[in-house]
Amino acid sequence: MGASKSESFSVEQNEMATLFKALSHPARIAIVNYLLTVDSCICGDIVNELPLAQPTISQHLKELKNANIIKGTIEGTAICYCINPDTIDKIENHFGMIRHKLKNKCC
Amino acid sequence: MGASKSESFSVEQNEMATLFKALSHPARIAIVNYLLTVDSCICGDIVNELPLAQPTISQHLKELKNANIIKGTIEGTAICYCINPDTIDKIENHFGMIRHKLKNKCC
DNA sequence: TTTGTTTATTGTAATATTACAATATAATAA
DNA sequence: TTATTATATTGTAATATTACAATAAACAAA
Repeated sequence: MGASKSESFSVEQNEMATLFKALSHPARIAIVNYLLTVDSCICGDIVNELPLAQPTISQHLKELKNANIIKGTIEGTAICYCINPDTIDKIENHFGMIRHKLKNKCC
Repeated sequence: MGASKSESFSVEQNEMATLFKALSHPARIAIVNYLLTVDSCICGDIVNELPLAQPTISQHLKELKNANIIKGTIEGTAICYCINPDTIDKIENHFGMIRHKLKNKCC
């Protein structure tokens, strides 16, 4: 096989897995970090910041966009990327749930 | 290619990516959910809970163990799995950092 | 001992991901 | 118009992931 049996799991389980998959590569972690470091959202120099070729970065940005972790708006010739706080909320809530359930447990 | 250039990124970036990769499959999300639902840590019936074959689940458990998201201790014939709260803390701290940095930004 | 129960390992086919060269697209500048 | 600049897309090779049948290993019970 190779394809995961996503139809066997709930929508929410698949949703969370998709979010985590988008964050499951060091380059994408680095991109998120960089977007947080830059003072404003007017970006456009991500390619110079990372040790990867431009098409590779474009591909990683696409995955982050598809997962709604970042959003990009056209700003003249460049594209301005920034973090989508709503998605960060979603992930934080997930761990809030985990934390809450862990409180009532033995470990 | 196919191999990610992990040597080009920081230890911390790789560490976080590894944690997220462990959570990037709906079956592994389901396993974590199930471990949180069960009252005690004495498990052993994960195979009956999920629509996957036993070797597949064993493989997923191994990945969660390798990432330190769960820990398993031998309990007679069965193995008792439970969530590792330290790793949950680590991930929560990561998002705490993101949240903190987002506060000073335009989006 | 043999039998049953639970989990792990091995091998392998199907599919997905990663990286990048080459090329395309889109907008601005000269 | 013709550059120039920034980003996206396409194609493809190398590698990783997913799933499971078959089998092994480890232990308890009969």
